[in-house]
Amino acid sequence: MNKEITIYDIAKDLGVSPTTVSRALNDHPAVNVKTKQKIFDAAKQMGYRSNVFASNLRSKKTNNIGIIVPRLNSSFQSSVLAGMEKVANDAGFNLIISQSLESSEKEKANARTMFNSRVDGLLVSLASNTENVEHFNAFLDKGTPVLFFDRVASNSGCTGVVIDNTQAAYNATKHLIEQGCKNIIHVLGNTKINVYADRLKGYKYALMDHEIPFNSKNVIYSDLNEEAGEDIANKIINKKTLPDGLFVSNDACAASCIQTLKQAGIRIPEDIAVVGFNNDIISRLIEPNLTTTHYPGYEMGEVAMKNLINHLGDNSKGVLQNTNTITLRSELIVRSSSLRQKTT
Amino acid sequence: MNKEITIYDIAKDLGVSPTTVSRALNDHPAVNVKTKQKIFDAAKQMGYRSNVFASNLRSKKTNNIGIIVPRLNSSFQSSVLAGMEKVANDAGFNLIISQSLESSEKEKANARTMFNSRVDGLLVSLASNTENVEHFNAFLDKGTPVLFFDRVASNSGCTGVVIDNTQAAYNATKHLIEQGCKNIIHVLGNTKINVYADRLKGYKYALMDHEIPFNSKNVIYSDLNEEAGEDIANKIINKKTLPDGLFVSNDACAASCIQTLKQAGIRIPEDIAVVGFNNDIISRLIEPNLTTTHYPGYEMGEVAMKNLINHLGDNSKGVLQNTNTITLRSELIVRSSSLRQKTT
DNA sequence: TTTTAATATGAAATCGATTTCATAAATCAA
DNA sequence: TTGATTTATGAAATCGATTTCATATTAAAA
Repeated sequence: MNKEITIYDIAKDLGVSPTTVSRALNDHPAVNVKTKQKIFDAAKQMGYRSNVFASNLRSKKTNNIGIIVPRLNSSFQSSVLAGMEKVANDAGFNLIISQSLESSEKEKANARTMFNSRVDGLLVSLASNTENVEHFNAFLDKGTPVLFFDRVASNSGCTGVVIDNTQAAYNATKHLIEQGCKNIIHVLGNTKINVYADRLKGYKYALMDHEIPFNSKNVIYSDLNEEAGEDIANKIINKKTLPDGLFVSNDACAASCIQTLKQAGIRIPEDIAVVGFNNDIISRLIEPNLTTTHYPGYEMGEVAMKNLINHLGDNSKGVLQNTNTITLRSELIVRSSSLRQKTT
Repeated sequence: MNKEITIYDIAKDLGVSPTTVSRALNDHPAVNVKTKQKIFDAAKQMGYRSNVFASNLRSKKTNNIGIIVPRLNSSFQSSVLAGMEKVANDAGFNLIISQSLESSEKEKANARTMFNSRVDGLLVSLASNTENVEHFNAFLDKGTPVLFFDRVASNSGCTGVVIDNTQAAYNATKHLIEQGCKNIIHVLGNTKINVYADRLKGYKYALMDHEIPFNSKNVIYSDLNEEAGEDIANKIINKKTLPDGLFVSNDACAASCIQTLKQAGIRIPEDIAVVGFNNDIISRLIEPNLTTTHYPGYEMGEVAMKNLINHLGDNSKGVLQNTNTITLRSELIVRSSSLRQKTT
């Protein structure tokens, strides 16, 4: 366990001051190129590595960005993270990642940890039972930017990166209506989350615009996980009148739903046309292939991270700060699970 | 942007020394309980938060654990991460996560960053083209534990957490043979990775034990992603003799393979019995349901992280260090994609 | 040639906690 | 009662980089 090399060691070796070494290593313009080269070479040769803690302590920057997601093991979230990691890594930032497991309490604890770790910025997708976002105020008070993605806080004054969930749900529902559906069930998660609240709105608007009365019994709230799909299918099967359309807010759940419906002898899409959400890999592999909305996870991660990093430099104190919502393009992908008439 | 409270502020306020404050906040036994309480109260009331950088700088501990995975957006990897996060968070560690994107170069760069960030420990699942693990030597030289999981380095002297891939592949192949298959194709990834090398071994052993000659033309190397499934299916369809068994080292790939095979009029399992690997959600949702090996990702994450954290305390310098490989239980899950005779 | 500006370097303070060493006070044993 | 021990506290050094302020040198302008 050989001792760490510090700038003092380099300075002594080369007969210059630690100040100059520090400046050289940070590529400060006021250091002579020849001196700089000499210092770089010595640093490399001596196996120097910067002590981030000393550096952070003095400069009050950490180069760490915190991320809080509801679950790490979600296909969508992991795409987002992949996008974020790419951008952050290229820009020289580290990621500190934690999951709230959909618990507002754990989200608060995670936020506190991030706060104590003094992350330079924070990216959050909210837990499903988070009612308010006061636990992020400490960051804002300190001037640390907080940016929400996917599941955003409507009233926070922070930038949010989202898709237009209302429009996407509108399009999905409209598509079902155009395929002849008149009795469409919508399966969604907790409407405390903007994502589901907005989709419900889109669903309602589409019905309205096509003069189909909204029936609250056609809305099923669910965890949207795999097991839930089976329950939902059973609920549907037990209804007095079978619906002719099904719009599920999640592909995996829709897929498991389809499976159970098929086992009960219901034909997809002839009896029930089904639309999912997310464009997960599974939507392309189940039978029939699932109509869904492409949700650009990787891109969302990239955009959110880029935007946050832009907020960090002190060059940003101006207009950029005013960005409130960044909306990404999403797209309905029509596949056979909902296609009844072959005309478009 | 109000100023940060430090232990000096608390000390001055209470008329004690910073030393005592530091000790109290770290729950040092040599501080009077009453003084301790007084300090705790003041800290809380004044909104004190410890400066981790000052602390790390002096104590040379970071409470950060680095993780390098090949890809963040992989169903298996994200389960592992979820397990790791749970354990680490409960134990008060932060995670710094990065992805190598299957590039040995990027893995090296990530390792260097982790090294400079002075993580207390490192968890790695290797990139597919990583030939040697010398880039982790810097950690070992400094006494920082490095632990591999899933994709491990055979010759590194570091602990690895794995499943018995040879046995799992043996069981899968044996199962196919028992279902009457005599001409079994094995699809796998780069055999530089222990995971695939071991499975190939298991496949061969099973053939050998059942007196089926091994034919290298029956081994297909692939990226194992979704698109690859289609290519593989086409390769199989174009073979002179159609195989009667197919063992794919990844569920998503197997699923997409099955889809293409079915479209070509091949019946599963009657014409070709198929077995996947991982027990991803998709294996339960495609048709026919996919026989697969349950791969305990979440558990692997938990075990790896627990083990690493155990290595960290100085109480561990002893026997624990000698653990070389931790093998988790995996299990063949038989479903209809391979079941020809209904007897077990 | 003098003055001014630009270039290059260094001394010392600083960031905020931890840790070593010393010591005062209280408790115990002889 | 005295010396030994325990308990509780503080002064000051330390971790390793950054940053402020000062200064020496060189180049450019007057």
